[in-house]
Amino acid sequence: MTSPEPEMTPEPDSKGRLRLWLKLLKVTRSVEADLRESLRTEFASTLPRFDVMSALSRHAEGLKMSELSGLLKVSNGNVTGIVERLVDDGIALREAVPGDRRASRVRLTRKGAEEFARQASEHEHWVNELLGALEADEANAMIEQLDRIIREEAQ
Amino acid sequence: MTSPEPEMTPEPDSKGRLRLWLKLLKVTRSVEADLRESLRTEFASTLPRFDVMSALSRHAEGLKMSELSGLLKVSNGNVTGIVERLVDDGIALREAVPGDRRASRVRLTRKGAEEFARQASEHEHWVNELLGALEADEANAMIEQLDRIIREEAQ
DNA sequence: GGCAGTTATTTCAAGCATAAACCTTTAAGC
DNA sequence: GCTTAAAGGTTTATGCTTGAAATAACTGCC
Repeated sequence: MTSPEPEMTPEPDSKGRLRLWLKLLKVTRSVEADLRESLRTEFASTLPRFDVMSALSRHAEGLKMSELSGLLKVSNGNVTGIVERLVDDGIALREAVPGDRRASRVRLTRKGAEEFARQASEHEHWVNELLGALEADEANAMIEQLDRIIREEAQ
Repeated sequence: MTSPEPEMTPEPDSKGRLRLWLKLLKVTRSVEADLRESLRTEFASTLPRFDVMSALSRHAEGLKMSELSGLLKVSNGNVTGIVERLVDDGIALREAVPGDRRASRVRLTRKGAEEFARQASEHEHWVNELLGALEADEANAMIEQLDRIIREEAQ
């Protein structure tokens, strides 16, 4: 009474994984859109700026441009523009790296650190509400599965 | 011996949900980067183009610009540019909507439909490999949880 | 010391994305 | 008919993003 096995099924779960990917995309974009909107209306800022500030806030000693783009997994030229605007706004500053005149180190100004603290606190609330449908154990389980995807990708 | 309830813990799982969000972002961006790279090298195309073609392929009768931007959840003006380039490349075309001279209907050309079929097939393989760390039941479970997030968001 | 190769970063062109302003057409009241 | 409001789209200004090319500085080798 079991259904007959089809002869040729090279990737049995293919459709399910595709569906998962589309759903992942949908959720991520939706949450991102909400966060962007909140950052815009509450802080007149953007997600890329927040991401850069977040990375800088975890490295008080500063980061080189290439370290920054490596952490955020974005292109090198991309960071140039974002940091430029942050510097113009007094949020970040560039320091010379002694012994290497090519490089510069970027870090948050006092004002930038204070501003980020405010934004990060709100950001955490927003995320907590947006993902409120999941309980702590569900969230942790999902984190583990996502970690497996990341590890596999890195080979 | 039970631990006393803290007076003020408005959002106990806040940190876990924040971690989950950062992980979701990481996975999504990583997969997106791989897919973008593949689309670029194999088909000289981009993700936004693929998304538009995908939507159009599911609506052979064509879509109005506003329907398209609604489906993809992107801004109206955004779609204008992408469709413009697809039309220039002979992938899509615009038709007048009888009885409404404001609107136009976009659909894939024959060439566009064939091209999308090729790309979609490869795309499914890529996704299947990128998410290969998850089994079918895990994928399905995650889809359900993600659906809960989406539903909650819509209120 | 010179110079080949590497590393750090910026610049550039093209495309993507948003929000806001705008234009045209349609629909609704009166 | 005329006015007004809404709907469908495009345009514009600004910013994000990439990949490639350019620039500059450093490193090592002979």
